[in-house]
Amino acid sequence: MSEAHRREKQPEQVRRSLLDHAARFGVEQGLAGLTLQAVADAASVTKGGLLHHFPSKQALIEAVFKDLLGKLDEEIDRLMSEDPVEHGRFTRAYIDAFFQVTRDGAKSPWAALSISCMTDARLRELWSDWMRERLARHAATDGSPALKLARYAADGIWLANLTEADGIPANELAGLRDHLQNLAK
Amino acid sequence: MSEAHRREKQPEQVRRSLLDHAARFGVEQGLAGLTLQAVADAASVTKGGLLHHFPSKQALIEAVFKDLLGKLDEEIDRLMSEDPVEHGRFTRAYIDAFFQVTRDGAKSPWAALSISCMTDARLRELWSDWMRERLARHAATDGSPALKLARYAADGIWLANLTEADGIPANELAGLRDHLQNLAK
DNA sequence: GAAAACAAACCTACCAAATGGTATGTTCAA
DNA sequence: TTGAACATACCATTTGGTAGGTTTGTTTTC
Repeated sequence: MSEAHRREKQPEQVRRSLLDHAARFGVEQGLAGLTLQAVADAASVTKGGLLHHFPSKQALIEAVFKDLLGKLDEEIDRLMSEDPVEHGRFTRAYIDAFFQVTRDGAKSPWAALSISCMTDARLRELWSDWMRERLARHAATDGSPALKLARYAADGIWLANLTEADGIPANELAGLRDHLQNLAK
Repeated sequence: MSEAHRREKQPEQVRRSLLDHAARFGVEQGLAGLTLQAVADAASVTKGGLLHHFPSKQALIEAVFKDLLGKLDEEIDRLMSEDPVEHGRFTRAYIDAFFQVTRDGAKSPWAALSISCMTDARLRELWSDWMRERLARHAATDGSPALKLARYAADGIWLANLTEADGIPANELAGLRDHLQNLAK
């Protein structure tokens, strides 16, 4: 461990850097506008190096997506574990996770998620599966129409924050959040 | 008019066809993935012909976007004129317009709208302006937080319908719509 | 325990295809 | 005959991907 800095090749760190930068470019220029060269440059690797970690552009994109989905999963699980009330627990965590992301606006790597979903059929499938699985898992506590609507509203607010040029003002966001969390009780 | 079929060149018809097909490709492959050649082929014109109508790719995309925004405007105005109750009139029309669109799922040209908004800064601005203008116009009747949430929820449902692989089932959509329209009263 | 063998982690050089755009015709309508 | 509505041919550039080499780290063998 103490000699970690001596190692000249740290593939996991490079891989992580590639994922992060790819996510950033995905947000800034869309997925199709994302170029392997740019990502490689940003991560201080050659294109060949990148293609060693991810054998194709599609593979890179899917990896970014899965990585983000994994983080979302973790965050929601964490929020749920802090919530003592069973009914609507998932919905509240879902809303909070999205508002947390919303605060960062278009700069957040999460923005790539949405663009990806609509552009790419394969990613749409991944997202669809993820959502279906979580809904099935929490059907008993979060199945009611009111909670469903609350989640949809959170999605809508998140979307609006992306499309709105400067993002929704912070105080307005806070108000919307409270309103929504009330609905989810 | 009776000689319409004799005319060998019908620029307006060609222009319309180009817009429609461009919208379709925009949905299927994203905006950056949209190619002039593909659009031209689909509209049975050469690339040169397309570039005569729209001098650049960006010009084509903006034209598609403005076209769609115009249609949305018309539809909302039509729905509003049929609604006798003042309070929340715009919100109800907004919701209905989006559900109308939602029925067609990802095949609808409207799906291009969202993708565009997030990918392209210029289009984001156009959308933002449109939304701001309409909200300002109906501030007196549609300014309440509850109505705002209802609109956001409509956005979210529309988004979910796009990302969900096969779209939301029709009967579930109907239920959500009724639920939302109730909120908007 | 060193040397050799091997595999993983890169880099360099290159290419075929696609793409946006230009320049220059040609046909059609007024 | 003039300008709009196309078509043809072409180009410069970009981009994803391949082929093959080189360096670094690990494992095996003697």
